Amino acid sequence: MTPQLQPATLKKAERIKSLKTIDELFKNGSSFFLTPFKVLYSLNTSPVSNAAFMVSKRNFKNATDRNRIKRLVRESWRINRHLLHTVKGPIYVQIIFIYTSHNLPGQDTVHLAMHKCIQKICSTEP
RNA sequence: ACUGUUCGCCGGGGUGUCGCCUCAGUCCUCACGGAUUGGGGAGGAAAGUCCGGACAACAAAGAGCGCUGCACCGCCUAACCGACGGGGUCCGUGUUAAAGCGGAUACAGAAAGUGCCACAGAAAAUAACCGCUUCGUGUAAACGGAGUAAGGGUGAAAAUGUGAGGUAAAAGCUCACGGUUCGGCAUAGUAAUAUGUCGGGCGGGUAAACCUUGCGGGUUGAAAGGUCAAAUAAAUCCUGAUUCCGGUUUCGAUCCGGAAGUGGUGUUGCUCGCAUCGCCAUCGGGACGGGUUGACCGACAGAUUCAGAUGGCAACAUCUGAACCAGAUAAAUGACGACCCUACCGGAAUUUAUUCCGGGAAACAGAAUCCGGCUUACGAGCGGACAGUUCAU
RNA sequence: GGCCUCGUAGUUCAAUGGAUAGAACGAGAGUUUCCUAAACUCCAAAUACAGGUUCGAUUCCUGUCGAGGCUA
Repeated sequence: MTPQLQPATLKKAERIKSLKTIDELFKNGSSFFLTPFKVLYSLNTSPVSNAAFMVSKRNFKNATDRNRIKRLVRESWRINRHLLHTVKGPIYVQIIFIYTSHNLPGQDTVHLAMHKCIQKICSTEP
């Protein structure tokens, strides 16, 4: 299966749900900070990428705003996920995005930040 | 006409590409699952969690005390601290005065008892400082006794108001007209209550101070509760724990039945009561610990929604017909279109409710078991009421 | 999801329904000193918000807003 033909979907099974794996990522995962995001990730052995998206209740009091940001970030991940499949081959990760800024973003700024994040992961991991 | 306050209505619709959740059908797969077609996919407040229910668990749901809620009347409802209708009181407007109109209202009891009422004032509740009257002493000034609550000043509040009689001076001490409150009777009303009349009382306020009266509330909440799967953990420490009677039997042990006692645990804060386990080598309870953090049910067809008819002033009820309308769980309902239409706004025209041109959806905000309310947040507008300003008649 | 507690100066705490809402630390100004520190003096600063009960609310009641905690 070539990366280009993989549909840009994001099913239930491609999200992190278990408290255990989240704890594991916070403990042992690699992490970096890129302007609006804090990213925690680790390489996955099985050929599936899992993702989770977090927004702090302290920064955004209203549930509407938190929902909107999570949707924007999830949309961006869904569209730009295929960039992880480099020339060397596909990379599969377990990843958490934490939105740390205090103001509401637009879709374009989220896309830009997502591009940078993915490039960073590609450059650091072999 | 504009501005403000308040109440009610409304809180957009379709389409393209990519994507998410769910239900049903078909196909593939041993199965998990996948593919495809079709249906559905946030709100008036989903919010706050302030009331009331449904539902569930607690062998107990039983009683008493405690705690706590409500408080004019009727009615609606599954129920309510809710809604509807009515009454009283207060405020505004209005008026000679009313009526009317609008708004507010935790609106039982202060004559059951207790407490509190700062400062000021004589006194804040068995009133007496100045004053008034009178008697005694005294030349007089004044002092002392008795009576009184008219007047004065203080204060948020000072003992029912006005007038007359009465008296040494006075006082509901007496009388008339009022005010207020309790009771009886009559009339109107289902009732609260209103009007009239008769009789009694009137020495304050505060019950969102304790309290009294009446009517309620068993406790805990879906992390309730149930099923399945997976996983495991024993040990240690602390603590508690019996007697009798009858039957069986030759007697004892054992066993069966009963009674009382005692201890642990549970049952709402306490007591009683109740339930359950034990009373001799094993159990009960606790402490310290260990494992799991999955799936399904609960959980979405209901006090449901829409339309019509009938009854009722209304809230609402009954009947008939039609519809199926979110079900997520680190939590779906999204992203991108200079798109289209509409509510509506601005301008122009005339046929005065239509046409043409331009603009064209804003805010508060995201279901978490489900309903009925309440409260709070909010806007492009529309309609009603009230207040203010200006213009015209 | 459910339950509970608390909001007082810049900070940490007091205050029986009745004083000009008090204390400590801190901030500011001054005295002292050649300058600073220390010390002393002075001064400003608050009841979360909105209603109600009361003659009078930090206190009592109701509703909002905010903060913290507990619960599988």
